[in-house]
Amino acid sequence: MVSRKTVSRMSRYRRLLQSLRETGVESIYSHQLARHAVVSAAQVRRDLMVIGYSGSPNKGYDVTACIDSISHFLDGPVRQEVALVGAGNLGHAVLSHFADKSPTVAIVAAFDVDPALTGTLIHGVRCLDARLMESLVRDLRLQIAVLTVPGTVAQEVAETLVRAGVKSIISFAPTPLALPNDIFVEYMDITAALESAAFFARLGGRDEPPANGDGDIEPIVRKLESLLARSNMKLEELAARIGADVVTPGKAGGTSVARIYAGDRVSDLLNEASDKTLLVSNLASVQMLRVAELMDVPGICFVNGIRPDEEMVQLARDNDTLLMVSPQGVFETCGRIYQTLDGEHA
Amino acid sequence: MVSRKTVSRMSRYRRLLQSLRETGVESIYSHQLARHAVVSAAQVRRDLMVIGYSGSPNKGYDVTACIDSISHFLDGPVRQEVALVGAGNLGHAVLSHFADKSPTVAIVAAFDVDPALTGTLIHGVRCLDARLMESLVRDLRLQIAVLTVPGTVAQEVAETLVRAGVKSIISFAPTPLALPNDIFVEYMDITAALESAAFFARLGGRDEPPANGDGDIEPIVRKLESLLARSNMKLEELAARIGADVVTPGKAGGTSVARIYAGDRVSDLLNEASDKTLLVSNLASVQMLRVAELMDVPGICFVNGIRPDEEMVQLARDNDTLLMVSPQGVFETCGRIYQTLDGEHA
DNA sequence: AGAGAATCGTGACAGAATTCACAGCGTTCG
DNA sequence: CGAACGCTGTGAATTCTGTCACGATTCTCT
Repeated sequence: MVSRKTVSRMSRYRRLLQSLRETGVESIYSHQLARHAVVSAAQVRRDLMVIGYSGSPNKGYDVTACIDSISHFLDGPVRQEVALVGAGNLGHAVLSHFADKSPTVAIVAAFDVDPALTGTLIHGVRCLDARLMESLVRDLRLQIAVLTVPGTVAQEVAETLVRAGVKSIISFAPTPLALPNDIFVEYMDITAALESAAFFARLGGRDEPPANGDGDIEPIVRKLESLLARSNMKLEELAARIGADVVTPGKAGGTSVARIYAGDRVSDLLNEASDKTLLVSNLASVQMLRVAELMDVPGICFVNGIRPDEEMVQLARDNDTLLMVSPQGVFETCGRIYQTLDGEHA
Repeated sequence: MVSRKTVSRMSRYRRLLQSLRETGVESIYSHQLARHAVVSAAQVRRDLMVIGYSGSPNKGYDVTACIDSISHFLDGPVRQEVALVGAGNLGHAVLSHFADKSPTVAIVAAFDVDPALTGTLIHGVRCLDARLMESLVRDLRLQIAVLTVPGTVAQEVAETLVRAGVKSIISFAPTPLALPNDIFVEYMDITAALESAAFFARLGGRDEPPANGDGDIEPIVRKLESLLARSNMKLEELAARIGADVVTPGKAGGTSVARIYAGDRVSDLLNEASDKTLLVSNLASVQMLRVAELMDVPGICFVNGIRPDEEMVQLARDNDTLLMVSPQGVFETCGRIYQTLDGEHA
């Protein structure tokens, strides 16, 4: 019996060979194909042995003939048709992934419960009401299904599919499926993949990124949604009111903001900042400034009287970012700004 | 050293345990957890042994304590942040998949070359210009990346990421990545999964779907895009012109169509047919009729003088589908219809 | 023509992953 | 109280997967 992994590698070889053929390669040695596929040469030879394809000792494998052999092995005599269940985000992505590809295996129908989707064409595939699924899958003799439904219904849907004659399921749901043993199930568990990746990222060497940059500080975040910031006060004026020094002037004609964001996590900044946000932060680092610049943040307020160094000042000046330094901490600075705006507003 | 598979199962166990806890389960035996996870009981015990968690022989494993143990093992001391590269269909899907999930590992930035995407928020994650990727990944100390870019650029992007300090990559690209050995790569190869599924579907028992329906015939498709079909001719009149018998009358008041589709593949019908399409087919089967009904096809023309059986006639009548039988084959029938319309139009 | 070089095919092997099987231990019940 | 039961933890056996090494084959070069 040929193993699941072998089959999967076969699919990979074929794709590599096809793309190689397009670049004009006519024959290839096992070690070359191995390098492309990132496996060992012995592995390649053994795999090709399984499907009974033989190369010649001097020319290696004939690319076209080998593709044909793999195809003969992998593909059935007729096109195999696939149902996709769950036309949400993932479903769409999978459909687009297979649009116009592979004539030998094709997704021919999608199913979803959402009435807004049923009847529409998604990347060339008709989306139908999920209630029709069982009878249609049966009628169309579909033996393969892609499951892109929420985990909560995955089991139930899978059972229905099996009842309708499906033999293989590819599940993107995070739930394991309890199904008869003769049903082939391939899990694409994105969550597990990500968590594994996280685990091994941590393991694989504690070393710093290769050069560049200086470190984040502790992840203390104090976010203040300044809902009152409809005031027209200029940052220059605000600085004066809270007793902060303006280090670089920012845009000519004054700078005003609609929100204030206080925090030290560079990554949060990506989500929170905008061109209308004043950033208040403990972290006076170049990276902070770079990200701020990236997000078109018009003004930044450092706290605790920490003066930015020359490099940062230069950077801020170049970008017309207003830079101020408050003598107090984040909390007090925020508090005073809040009060100021509140008074202004009332 | 703990293996990749074990880690991935751990992630699975944790999710199962979490959902079990929500339903009020406080302790669980290895064989129960095994059944949920679709692995063997011994496997569960051995895996839990790896992380050093011990249950009690009579109560089994304490669900909460076990979750904590797994978390202690899997999660790092700080939240791990992830970059996503390629905010196309798949990228969107992955982002939505992880939106608001898992506080211990989070996608904090997305990158794409498309200027229409950069600057936008996608499922709560900021999408940025891919040119900023290297420096931002470096500055943010991201060690994990999800690759949802086309296969053609996957290698290049991966190399850049590694240069920026990334340690783990999850790749959805169909291309194997050649990277240093200490980089963890997890492939989510959808194409390979589908082709494997197709292979094993074919293998797993040649048996028919459990009851119901009768088979498709050979996949001969002749598609005729009747671009001229702007004629107002009613199907009844058309039938008369081409010498076809009308078996069931269809909607009261006559039936007209804008397109003609000829073919025998039920699955193609799903994509091609509409409520303005006349279907011409060799295949006089109940399933054909069912699908036609599903797509609101107003009229069907069988060929070669094959009369539909009583069941089909009844079905067509019930659905107000016009059913006609042409004495000739698909080719001739199509030809004559074409000619008729052409003449009509000229 | 014959030696040499390179590669394929494959039996034998090594290592990983999984399952088996049983000792050890608490619980329950007579 | 003691035997019987059922579960865990783990050494041993088994199965699966991939690698090694070497004979066989074909071409090239002298």
